[in-house]
Amino acid sequence: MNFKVLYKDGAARRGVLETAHGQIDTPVFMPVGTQATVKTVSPDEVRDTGAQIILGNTYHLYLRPGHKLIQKAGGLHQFMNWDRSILTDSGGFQVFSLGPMRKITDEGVRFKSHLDGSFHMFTPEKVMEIEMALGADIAMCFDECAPYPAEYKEVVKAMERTTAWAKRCQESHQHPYQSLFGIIQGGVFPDLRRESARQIQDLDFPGYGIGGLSVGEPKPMMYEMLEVLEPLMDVNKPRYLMGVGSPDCLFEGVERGIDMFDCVLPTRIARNGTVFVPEGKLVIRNAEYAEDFRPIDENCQCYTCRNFGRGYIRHLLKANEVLGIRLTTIHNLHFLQTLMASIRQAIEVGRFCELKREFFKKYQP
RNA sequence: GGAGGGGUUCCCGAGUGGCCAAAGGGGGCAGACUGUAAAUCUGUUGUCGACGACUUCGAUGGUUCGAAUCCAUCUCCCUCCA
Repeated sequence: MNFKVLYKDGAARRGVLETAHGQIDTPVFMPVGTQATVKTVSPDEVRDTGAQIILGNTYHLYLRPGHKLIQKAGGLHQFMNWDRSILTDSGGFQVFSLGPMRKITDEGVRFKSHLDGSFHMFTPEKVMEIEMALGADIAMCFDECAPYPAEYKEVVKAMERTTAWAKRCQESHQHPYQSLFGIIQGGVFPDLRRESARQIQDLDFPGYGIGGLSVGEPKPMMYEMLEVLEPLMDVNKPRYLMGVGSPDCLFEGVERGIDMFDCVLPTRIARNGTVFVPEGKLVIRNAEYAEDFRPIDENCQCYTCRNFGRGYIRHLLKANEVLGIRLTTIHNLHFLQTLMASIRQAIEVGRFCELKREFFKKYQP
């Protein structure tokens, strides 16, 4: 994997990330395809929204259909017929979000499957075995994501474990083209963030995730953590803010030097009847759009906006027709991809701040 | 023509004397959603000058301190027999 920063505008960076499956222009937004699919849309449709790389998930794919099966299929790319880049998350976040169904020790995490209640053990070594079998272009280290709020001591523990596990991941990771990213933890404590950044970067990964943010803390707190990290991070490596993807947060992240983002937000809220527009979020399932036959966004070039009106989309959603959530999903993904493209373009010409100002003049988070 | 069963708030449906403006589900309306246990979850859903009042359980009349619940008549629907 190769990464190069082409332009800088303040702390904002415009770069190129090369993987075995192509070139990725950064800053980039990565749609989430947890179970080897971006929910409800086909790979062609995902590609047409402008996505250059998507996510898959170790935890889910290990439980079903099983990483060995995917390996037999020729790897995740072939299995799901996605020929651009893929990044797999390690399951660290599931350990966090599945809450009481797991037990964490220094060795790893013993957890109960949410599918059938069976017990499983994830260690850094096991997670590497799974991620290598999946064969994504980028694999994430197995980390421990501390919740918010959390006691200082608890966050220290998670941070130290994350470092120890990162070492073990690194030692057991070996793959012809897959890159392994480290993950920086440290909750909302500046000193722990600094310490984690130091520890993880000492291991020298080809890229770094910033984890444990956007887990319920106020946004300014997240931005503060990014500001703490920005000057400490290797300028030649991609920085990935994990789990962030609301339009306003994308701007704030890029402004603080982030190169990569992923988030379920656009696809999830799409399925729940909300779409992004330049003014903010529009709950298209609401009654006020029943007789509104304009596109979601008149200036949007996505398949949905070129072909359908709000009233029709609302009807599909109310009638529980799958096309409804497919159309809103396509629009939301396209919206974020277009937004990122405009951000990249603005950085190239040194107009990021203006673009951000213009954007927030309209956009109400 | 005879025998039986039934009409409940937008819909389906529980409720057989007070704890019932009436369970539950659907539908409607709204809110939430940030490394996906999510096409999920939460709230709300008679009216009003609303910590109270008023109207509502096919219609009308009655019994009772009190009726969606008991009685009478009417009306409509369903099933079976002729």
